Amino acid sequence: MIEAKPDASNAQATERSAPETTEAFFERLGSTADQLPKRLKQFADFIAANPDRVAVSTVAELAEGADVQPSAVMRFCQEMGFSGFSQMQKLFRSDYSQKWPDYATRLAKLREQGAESPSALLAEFVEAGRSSLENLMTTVDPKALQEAVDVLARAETIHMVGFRRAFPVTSYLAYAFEKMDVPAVLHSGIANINMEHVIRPNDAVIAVTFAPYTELTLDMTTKARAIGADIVAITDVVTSPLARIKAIQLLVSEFDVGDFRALSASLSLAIALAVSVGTRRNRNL
Amino acid sequence: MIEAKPDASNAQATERSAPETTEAFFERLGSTADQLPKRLKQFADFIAANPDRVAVSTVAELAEGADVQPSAVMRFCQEMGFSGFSQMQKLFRSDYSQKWPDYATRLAKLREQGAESPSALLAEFVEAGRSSLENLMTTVDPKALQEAVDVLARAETIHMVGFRRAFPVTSYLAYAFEKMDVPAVLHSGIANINMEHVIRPNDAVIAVTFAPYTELTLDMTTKARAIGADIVAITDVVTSPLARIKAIQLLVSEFDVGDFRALSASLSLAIALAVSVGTRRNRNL
DNA sequence: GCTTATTTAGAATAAAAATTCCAAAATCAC
DNA sequence: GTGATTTTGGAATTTTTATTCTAAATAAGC
Repeated sequence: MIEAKPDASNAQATERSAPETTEAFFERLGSTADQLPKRLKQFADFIAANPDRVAVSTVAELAEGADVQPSAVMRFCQEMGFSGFSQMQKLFRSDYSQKWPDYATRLAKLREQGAESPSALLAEFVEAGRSSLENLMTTVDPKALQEAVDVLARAETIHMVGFRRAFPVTSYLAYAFEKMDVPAVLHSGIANINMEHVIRPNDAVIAVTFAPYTELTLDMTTKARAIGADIVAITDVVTSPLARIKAIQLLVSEFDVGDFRALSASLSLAIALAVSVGTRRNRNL
Repeated sequence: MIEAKPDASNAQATERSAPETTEAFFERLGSTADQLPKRLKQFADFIAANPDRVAVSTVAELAEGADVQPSAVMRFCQEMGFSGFSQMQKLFRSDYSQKWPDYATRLAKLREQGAESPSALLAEFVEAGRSSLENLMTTVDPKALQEAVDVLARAETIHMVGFRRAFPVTSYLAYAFEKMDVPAVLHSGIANINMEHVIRPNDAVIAVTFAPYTELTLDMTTKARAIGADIVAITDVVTSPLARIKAIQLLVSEFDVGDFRALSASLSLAIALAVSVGTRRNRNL
């Protein structure tokens, strides 16, 4: 029976190829679960109930959780069409982080192909923007966001600091605050006049900066912090220099296309922040 | 050596205990990242940017992703207070299951928690942005986009005009053009100096305006057109006043949340346009 | 109830991964 | 510059983990 595979395989309708997505996997699981042997069914029930564990557990751990032997896990994987547990786990892992690796490689490929038509480039930015937005929901900590709104709602004046690629974000914040009658100052760096001395202890600063960080932004923010102002930072990674000065950090990971990014996620975060602050302040009037 | 731990540990001031949550981990990372050696910092930046990979990757995979040696990864883990990679990964894996629910469910959950909460508002903007981006591919005519790139690539100087809510778009264009050494002027309206006379017949103007249209933008654009300059318009509807003056129109329909919009689509269109023009011009050099 | 086919448990083995170690390179102090 | 110290790369080693194998147990067919 052990050697019967090669010739008998075409007759074996149950020996299918591996599912390519987790949806396909669970679909197959649902349709075949009740014709599985006892222990395999037991394990099937377990991962149906705990799908999130597959990507981050070992065979032994899952086996223990389902109260079966490791070898039963192996048999189950093979029964589902995988070569073994590793292949099945790979599916679950890639499904989780599919946005990251897939997208990164796709962009790398695009870059190699050199110049593209404007529409193709636009499509890339659209894709990058959509992924960034999707990611935004996980990178922004709701508590930090709430805290940022609190701080900004009670500040006397709100100062916006951010230059170069961050400037579109601060200028949009300025527009929004103006429209909602929130006292806010956009530090634009015009005429090289450094307005940092207008920041008062009861004020708050929204600092927007992405790697490589603009020196001026860090400077002004650090000084504002020293005076006693609250800092809300919109930045890209926790290792940002703003982490050191006890800022409330709102993290945005934006996908780049070449040397540029679409800023979609940053702008969305900024406007949500502004509107929240605006409505809160105007309610308190 | 195996038994040497208990007595030697107290002498080691740098040996801190392992973080117990990922928040604590990233907090420590943020405060200590810049005093790490080169390769360790490099790896720190990588996992700050790709935190979701830690739970589902091996040392070798992460090392490759960050372009460091596996041993550097180990040193990093120990530097952060863990006994090794496995312990660190265990922390990330325990956090993992909370993130499992997919984008759609997360979004729904965020929306539920009170229409007034900042997170719920952010969710609205994210959704609006994603829809706008999706729409963008259909509203922008590839031919018009190609034509716009052609016109801008052969212009002597590119002028950007757009105020108020359109200003983030023009300022980002200005940043992009500057970075690619494309001669471009941002008409910011500063000091109420109207710079429209600097526009020459061989120049081109990118006018960005959304309903209700800013008078100044229409004014300047109309005059530039009269001089003989080419006009590229980024606007929201075909009935825009810019249609009358034979501008190349790039249409963006942006979804609003209340009185505001996330500008995702407009920014994406702008940056794609800028990069296309930039690469074209620099190739022709 | 006996024979045959499946299924199971657990040990044995193979593969892969984490971790340590050390010489070479780089950096720092003087 | 010279010597001491830190950092790095890469191979060697150890540990963990996946996978296979086999004998025992269970179930199915007659």
